[in-house]
Amino acid sequence: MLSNPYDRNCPTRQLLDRIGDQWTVLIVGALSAGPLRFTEIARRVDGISQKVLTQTLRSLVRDGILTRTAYATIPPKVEYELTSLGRNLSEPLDVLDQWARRHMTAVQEARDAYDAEHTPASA
Amino acid sequence: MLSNPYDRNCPTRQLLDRIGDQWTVLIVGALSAGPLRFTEIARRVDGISQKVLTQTLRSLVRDGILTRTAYATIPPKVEYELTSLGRNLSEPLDVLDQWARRHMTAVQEARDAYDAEHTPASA
DNA sequence: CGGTATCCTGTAGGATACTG
DNA sequence: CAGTATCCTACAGGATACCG
Repeated sequence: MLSNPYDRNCPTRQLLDRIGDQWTVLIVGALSAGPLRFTEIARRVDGISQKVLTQTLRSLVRDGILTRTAYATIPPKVEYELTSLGRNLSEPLDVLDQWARRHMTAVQEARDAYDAEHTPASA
Repeated sequence: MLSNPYDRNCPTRQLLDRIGDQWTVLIVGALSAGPLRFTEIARRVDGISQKVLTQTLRSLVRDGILTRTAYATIPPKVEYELTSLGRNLSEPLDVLDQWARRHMTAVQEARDAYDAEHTPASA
């Protein structure tokens, strides 16, 4: 049972607010192998728009999940790297991953069964 | 490191799609103590609208996370209860909860520091 | 009681163009 | 390269009213 989930300030709710959006998980995953430049991340997290990547990175930096290092070269170079906080975030993410791999097929089957049941037996 | 997070069908992404929305976690949390009726859930998960509660409950039933049992009495009575799948979902949720309790203050501090740093030293 | 149906709004986020 | 600025749209989700 979760602590006090009906409290808006419940840490778990805050955490879910943070990682609930897909991009965060993907970015943290991408950086788990080591620091990357902006464009590198964009390439790996396929489908993300530049705007959203920028926003998400900034907010992750703000939250102390990763650091941003800009090199005053030409052309510019900016590297993003997980902090220790960000690195140990992969722990709960792994647990999630394991649960998902173990049970998501069951969820999928439940969906299929439900949909079959609730589809008006076409024709 | 997560399995293949850039795949839309990656089970972890699907799971996060599912639990990423706050309400799901709150509802599962509310039901973890035992079955509840619609109105009971609405009362406990404060702030949720009837529409969204209905939608979320239906989709949780579809996913095999919980069951819906309607009693043909007057007035009607409908009970929602976690399935075994739904019950063991609380495992990863607990891990999330623990991470959050351990580290969310660090996140908060990082935010405060960032905001102080990036606030244009008013006045 | 436990919904459904309808309307309405805010906003997340994509596409595009421009810049230090 | 690594952004910012602007415009635009789809849709999540609230409020309200009604129904079996």
